[in-house]
Amino acid sequence: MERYNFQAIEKKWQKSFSKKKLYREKGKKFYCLEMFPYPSGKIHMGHVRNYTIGDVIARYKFLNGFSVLHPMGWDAFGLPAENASKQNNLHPKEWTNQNINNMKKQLQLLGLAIDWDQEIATCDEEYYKHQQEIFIDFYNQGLVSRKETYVNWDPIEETVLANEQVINGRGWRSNALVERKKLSQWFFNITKFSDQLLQDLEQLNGWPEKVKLMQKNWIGKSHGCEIDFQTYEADDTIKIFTTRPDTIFGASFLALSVDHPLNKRFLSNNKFIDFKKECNKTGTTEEALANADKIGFNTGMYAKHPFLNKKIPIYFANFVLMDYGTGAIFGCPAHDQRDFDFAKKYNLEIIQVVEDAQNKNKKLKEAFLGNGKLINSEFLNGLEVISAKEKIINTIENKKFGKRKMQFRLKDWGISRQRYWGCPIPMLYLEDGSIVPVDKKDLPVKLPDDIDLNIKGNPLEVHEKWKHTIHKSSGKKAIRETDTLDTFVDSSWYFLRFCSPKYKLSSFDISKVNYWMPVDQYIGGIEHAILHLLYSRFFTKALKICDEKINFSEPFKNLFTQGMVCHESYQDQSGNWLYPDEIIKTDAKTAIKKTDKSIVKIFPPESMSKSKKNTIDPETMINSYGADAVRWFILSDSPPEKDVQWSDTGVISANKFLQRFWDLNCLVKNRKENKIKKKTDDEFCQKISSYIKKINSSINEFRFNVSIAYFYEVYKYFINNLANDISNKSFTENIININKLMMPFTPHLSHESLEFFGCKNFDTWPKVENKIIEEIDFAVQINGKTRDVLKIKGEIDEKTIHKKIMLESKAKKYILDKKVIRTIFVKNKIINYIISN
RNA sequence: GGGCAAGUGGCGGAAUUGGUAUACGCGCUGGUCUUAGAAACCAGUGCCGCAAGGCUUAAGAGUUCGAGUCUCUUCUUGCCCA
Repeated sequence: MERYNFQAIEKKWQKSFSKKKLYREKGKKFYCLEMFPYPSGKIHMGHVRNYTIGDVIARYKFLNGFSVLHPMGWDAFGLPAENASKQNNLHPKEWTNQNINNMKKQLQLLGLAIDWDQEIATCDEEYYKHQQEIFIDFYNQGLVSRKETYVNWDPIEETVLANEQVINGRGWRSNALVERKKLSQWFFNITKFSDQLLQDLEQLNGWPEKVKLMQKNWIGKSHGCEIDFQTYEADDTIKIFTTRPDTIFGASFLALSVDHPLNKRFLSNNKFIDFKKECNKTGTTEEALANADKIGFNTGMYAKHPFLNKKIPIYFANFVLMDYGTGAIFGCPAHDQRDFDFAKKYNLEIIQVVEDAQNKNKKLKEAFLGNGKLINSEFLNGLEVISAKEKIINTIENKKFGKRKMQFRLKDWGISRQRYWGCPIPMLYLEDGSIVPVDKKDLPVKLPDDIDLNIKGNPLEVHEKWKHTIHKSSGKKAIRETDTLDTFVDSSWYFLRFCSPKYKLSSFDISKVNYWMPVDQYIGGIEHAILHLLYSRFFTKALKICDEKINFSEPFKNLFTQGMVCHESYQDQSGNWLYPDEIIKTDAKTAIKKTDKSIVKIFPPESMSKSKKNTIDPETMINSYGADAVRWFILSDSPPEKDVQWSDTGVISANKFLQRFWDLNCLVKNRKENKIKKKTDDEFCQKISSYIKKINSSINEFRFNVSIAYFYEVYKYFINNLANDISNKSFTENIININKLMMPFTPHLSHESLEFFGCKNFDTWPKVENKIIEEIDFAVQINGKTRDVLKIKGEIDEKTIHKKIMLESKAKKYILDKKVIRTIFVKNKIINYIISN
């Protein structure tokens, strides 16, 4: 028997895989898409898992007759290219292209069924040209605006971050403490779609509930009310927004953003100017606002309470922002923690208006946010919070000093980045002060190659030659927008480009897009649950406004979020992280350093990351054990939606199993046929059929770890029956079928095996027999306890089963000379005798 | 603080609609082969017990002929939001 030479065999089949087209003339369409990678240089195990899952699905659907689109591309713009350039003195374009070439080679080593003729990269002029067109289309539809706002400023990356990119008050990439900075920025008006983005979540039945909930919370629809407060000193009206109008009788101050128009009275006041500066040290996220020290600036002015004859002091405060609501709130310290903190600090009144049933008449130690009956609130007294809200809003509307309003947490998407390596924003600042889009026929606005990345800030801003241009249709001198687009824009429509990746006339061929979209199965990490998926949904809806012919309004019909690949991490005595191949494990809980045999500290498995050096290089693994074994292992050890722990022994055993499976192929081919018993032969075929059925349904349900468990079982079953009275014909047919079932998991081995057996057509799937008569294990219970298991065949009624039990079962001793009160019989499953003692 | 998941051997995990708990893999133990090791193969492996048997799905209660699965309480862990 020849050893299975995976190196040679995998290489042999990969040539055809990299040209494999899974789409065909006939058959229902299936668009299978995995989130495209950032070309960082090398693939990591997370990619291996993501693309293996996608490949299993794509191949499975193809083999079942679907016409499958399974493309791959590169999310190629972004900051790391600029940083790498500074370090290696290599142009971002070259760095990116090198990385793409290397990673493409690595992905091909995995044996993915990807048609590389359809490859795209977002940094290609052909791609971003169309993106600039889309930008201009959005602009013409009023979906783009320019606003001067406070932004989250990352002082390390020297760029603006979207709210979503600020995590715990820090930049998502740089981890720098984010500052508040005022800048003129381009925005996509995603808030125009707030309601639609929220409502359409309901049609996404193929999405995990968890992701939908996260999006729902992110959009954050809240019901509230605007209320006008009159000031005493002047005729000013201050419009406030609140989601708790029911607490109006507990109002003890007004708090305004430092950018509220009322600030014009204080702009020459030095104390106010200092205060305003101080406020800018706080970030703009809700969390930053909640955690910041509450500070205020007393204006000395007062407002009239709309229902009471009461003067309410007016403050500027750091926890109120101009771009949320109206930039002004009324403070009700008893029922809002921020207001409570503020009132404590400035010694303001705390009036409880909602009763805390559990702590009646006790002094509040913190704001009470719960439900309860209204108190101290005149005509609202005695009402529950919800009905009090309704009543007060109606009253306010009747008296015409305010109105009901919906408020969304979602804000417009700031897309300007002060960066070189991104898609240029195609806008011009003309000499007469107007701002216009670049003429479409002048697209793309190409990135200049000759730039100096070693300066601080954005190199485009100091590139005089590139910056200065002429607006062709007016003939006027113009300065280009030097900001580039957030890279999340690039990934918000790539799935559309994949439908017609070479189309020149516009961003996509509408007939192709309408045929392939929506994506039937999208696969990626949970970390994109909000940002990327929300932006892509917005793009789809916005594009539909630009082009009515688009016949879908959601991009991703089914979404699957796979878990991460984890590994232990190791640290030496001086606290340095060590790569797994720098240590030797002495047993499960101890390890020593290879170089000096010193003891190594082991940390529990967590997501692989370069910083902790707990990474395993996929290419090394593929070279040592084969792509099929790596694919097999990464699918076998955990359900795909859960984290999987990388294990070297796991991949080794995968490799061994695949070797044994090849050996089985050889054993079957060289098997000597003895006598044949029809009964044995039939039983054998039926058993295999039942496995085929089980494997089929587990693949359908994305339970690939279970599929693999069945492959191990069916292997054992073949081995144990080699010497039995079964025909070679049955053996060969069945082993071919199992090889076909393995094709999505181990494409190289399966192709080689099918060729070995002289199969003509590789692209078919074994038929699943509906009626399988199999031996069933039938449980015999006494008082709910299983006392015996009988082998039965076909449907047997209660009487027959009972006879059988009394005849041959060891359970009969529990029934004899006992009174059976009741029996419960479930056909093909159990019989339960209830006996009295 | 709020919301959502989840908790099964030494480990990763199976268990259809409420119907044999611990499939399959790793690890471990013993054996065959070998000078030895590695590899390969065979056998065993939830816990207690010589055995018969009893116990066991985070803990406790409930519904049921029957609960890992359904309900309630508690604990723990993870994730998201604050």
